[in-house]
Amino acid sequence: MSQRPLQEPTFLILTALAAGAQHGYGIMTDVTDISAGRVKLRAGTLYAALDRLADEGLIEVDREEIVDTRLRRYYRLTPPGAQRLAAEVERMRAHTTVAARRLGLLGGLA
Amino acid sequence: MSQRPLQEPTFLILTALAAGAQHGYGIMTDVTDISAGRVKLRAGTLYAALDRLADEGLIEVDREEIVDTRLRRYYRLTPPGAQRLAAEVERMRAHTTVAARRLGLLGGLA
DNA sequence: TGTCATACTCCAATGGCCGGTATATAACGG
DNA sequence: CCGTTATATACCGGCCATTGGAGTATGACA
Repeated sequence: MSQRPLQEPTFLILTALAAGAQHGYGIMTDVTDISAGRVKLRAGTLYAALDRLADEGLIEVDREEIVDTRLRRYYRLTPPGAQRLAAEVERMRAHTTVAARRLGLLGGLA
Repeated sequence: MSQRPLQEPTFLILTALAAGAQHGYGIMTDVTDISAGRVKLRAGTLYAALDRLADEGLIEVDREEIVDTRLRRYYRLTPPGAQRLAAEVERMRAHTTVAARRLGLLGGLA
């Protein structure tokens, strides 16, 4: 039970999959959207993370398709993966709440 | 302007200093509190991060005291450090909002 | 014809964090 | 009286996720 914090790219990959099964390249573009263009995943980061997350059982292969001779491997979030992401959201909410309060930022509700 | 995401220990160190100047060991215990015991900073992580953050200009030495022959070096957040932390809070809020929505967690307001 | 979009693979280098050791004093418990 | 915990900082090897590329391949667009 590592339970060490997820880094941003990993967090966003899980978030992308929380909307339903997607293939690698789709995740890449979705992450760009989610983060309003702030985060652009490198191919190396993405596919390495996908392998790692699958090894950890947080995601799994949903299906594979061949489109124009090009492989599309779809991944989906597993129940443990969804739990892990939810736990991470909680952790981040707690931390941002403290930080915002200390910085005098009171725009927390809305 | 690197502007790559802060990792959790770094984020919490800045958050600790957002409450006012503190010395290394104080930050360590404060971080344990902030995170409700979930995160315990290693000495290696803490002091290395302090040096790094000072190099980046996000924090600076506030003052030094000698208490019982023991050195206490107090650090404080610089204006750029506060801005950086605020930006990080914004980024995390945006990400957690999307993730929570996709997970069907609606406990965002309160 | 060239470049962008699609789609996955692999690799060297970077750098923050982990885990531990070292140093030193004071206080508390058994 | 001795061991452990608390206070307080410094240093270091190693790990591993991310970075930042290059490589392979096809179709579309200008």
